[in-house]
Amino acid sequence: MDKIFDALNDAQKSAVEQIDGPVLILAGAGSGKTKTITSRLAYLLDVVGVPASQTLTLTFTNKAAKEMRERAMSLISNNTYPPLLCTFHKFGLLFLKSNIHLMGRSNTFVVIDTDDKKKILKKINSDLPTALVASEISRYKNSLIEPDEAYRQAELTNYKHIAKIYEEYQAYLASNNLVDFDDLLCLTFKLLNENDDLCRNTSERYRYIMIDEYQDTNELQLQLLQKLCSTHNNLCVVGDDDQSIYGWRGAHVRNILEFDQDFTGTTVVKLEHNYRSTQPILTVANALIEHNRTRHGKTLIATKAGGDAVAVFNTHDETEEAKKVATEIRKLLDSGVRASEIAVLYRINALSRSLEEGLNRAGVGYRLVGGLRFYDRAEIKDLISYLRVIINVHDNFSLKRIINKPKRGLGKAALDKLELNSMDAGLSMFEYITTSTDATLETLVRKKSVGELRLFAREILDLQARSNEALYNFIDFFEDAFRIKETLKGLPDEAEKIANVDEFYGLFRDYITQNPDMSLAEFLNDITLQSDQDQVEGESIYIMSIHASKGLEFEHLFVIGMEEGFLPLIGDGSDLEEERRLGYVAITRAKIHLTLSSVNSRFYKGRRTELSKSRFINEAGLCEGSLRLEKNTSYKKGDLVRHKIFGPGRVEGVSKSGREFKLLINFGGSKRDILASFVEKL
DNA sequence: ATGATAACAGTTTTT
DNA sequence: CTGTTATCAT
Repeated sequence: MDKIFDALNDAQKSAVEQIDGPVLILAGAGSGKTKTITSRLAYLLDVVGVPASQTLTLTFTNKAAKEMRERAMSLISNNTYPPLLCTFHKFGLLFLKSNIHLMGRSNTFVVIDTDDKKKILKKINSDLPTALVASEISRYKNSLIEPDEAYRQAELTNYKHIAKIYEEYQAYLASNNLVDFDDLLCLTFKLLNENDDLCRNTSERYRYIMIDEYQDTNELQLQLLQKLCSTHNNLCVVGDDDQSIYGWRGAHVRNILEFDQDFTGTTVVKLEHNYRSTQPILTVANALIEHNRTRHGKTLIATKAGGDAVAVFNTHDETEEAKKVATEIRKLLDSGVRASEIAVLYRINALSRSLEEGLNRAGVGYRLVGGLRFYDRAEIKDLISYLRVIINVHDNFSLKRIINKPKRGLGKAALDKLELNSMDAGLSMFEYITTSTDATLETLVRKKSVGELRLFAREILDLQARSNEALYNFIDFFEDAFRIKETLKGLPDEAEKIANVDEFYGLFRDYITQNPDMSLAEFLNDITLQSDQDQVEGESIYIMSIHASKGLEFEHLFVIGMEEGFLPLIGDGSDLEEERRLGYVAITRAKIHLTLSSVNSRFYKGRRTELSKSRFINEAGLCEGSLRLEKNTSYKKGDLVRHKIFGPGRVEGVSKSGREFKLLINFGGSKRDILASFVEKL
């Protein structure tokens, strides 16, 4: 009990103790959200005595689930059975494994990722852009709209067409027993919605439910939660409306804004004490977010004392900006700051290029977070497809990906013929290949390829037999059979690709060692739901998009691209309030020192564009006038000053350098950065 | 079947 | 300026 309560403030304690009925915890940035939610779980189990099996805690990412599990387990007495704490999607996966038979499907389904989905869609439809079709289908599923209803609703012919593609796509998934990411949740909802007994039993089974990052939930997730809570309404959600930055991919801020309307009798707890940042940083963050209209309203209060003022840089262009940021980072590193405590954030990934060049020139090592994820790399997806075919030779989709890797002389035409003929025969492509005579196959593919196909089929069946035995040596037999690493030789980035394959083999061996009873199929479904977790500590600074920085914190933080058109980013479908929340998320990542940077012009999409400073700089109370007010030095743009050596000049910019103000002064054509104390005002 | 060139579009991203 | 995809010779 003491272990749980000792470290909590009053607001956190009341959030932990409020266990009955709907609870909304509005957790400001850096307010100890994870501590609160894990303490609440520990309180439920150890103090209240709720059996662990009756709790359910859901997150959005595996990383959050992992962190929470670790922290909760350290609080919970160790003889307790571990509570179910996982991502929404993993919960869906587990639920479907035991219940999908109720809708006449087998639980040997395979989870496909976004890439697989796009490939299937491309095959069905060739004229409409696949990305559009994919996102529309996702939208339908997340709004619980079935293909026939989508067709009825559609007014434009293109949308009628999309509805038709949606229908065909669903048929394809069903006939190949595939499940996409959205299905994990919407099929779960459907089962609960259509089976009253199942719904009641499931709700009674999970009597205490907690949801992390509630501001990121969508309509489907809300409906799912309503089903799960239907018998008890013991739902505790934690989130921050001011950090809702995923509206563009379907998250509904309204879920957190109107939580009390969806779940009556809600208790609201606000966590406003911030343990992360100094007051000057929080003052800037509070001032900025105050400009949003649709929000609950919160004011972050620092628990740390003191703190430097927020610095604002302005440079001529992106090259100068990168140089200046790199110089500042160099200084920090030389003064002994740990590289992992420094980060640079930007609104769009395209801004990383100039920054990377600047960092390289200054010899500052960096780590780009985000980018292409491990499991999305082509060579890894090939391996996964091989394994999928081994578990299920009828998986035409995976088979087509790997049948010509390494090259077996099959092109698009040959594959199309093979697929068509196998469909006519009512067989999967693999069955068709193994049951047809050489003579038949020779009419479809090159003579030389027939032998290669026979060998391929033999190896697959051989490995399938081995996959049913102990899996520890499986990967060695696999590499022996297909020599994946050899086929990568000579390709661009050969060494990196081979290293990735080895990494995957290592991951496989680890998984088998840790879960000796797991099957190959279980391994594959698990990794499809896994994001990159290889972005760990190191001796380099971090650079990433603002989105990628959510939930992270750094002592020294730089935000570049603070210009109108970049932050806020303006385009169709852009939402100024969400842009402002992005600015807020960025600012609240800083623990000690925050620097905002803007440029006068930027090279982007092959053009140089003149830019003005982001309105957010003013809204945050960081215009030059306010800088002047905070300290007692009254310099602003346009002021005339005199320097002992350079003579008279005009101030063109004011920025912060440590404790002092730095002035950009134009001395009759030559511009210099001078500390304010070295000039006198005229 | 495969490699080379032209045309094109171009926020943010997890599962 | 990039990276990706469609089309065209070989």
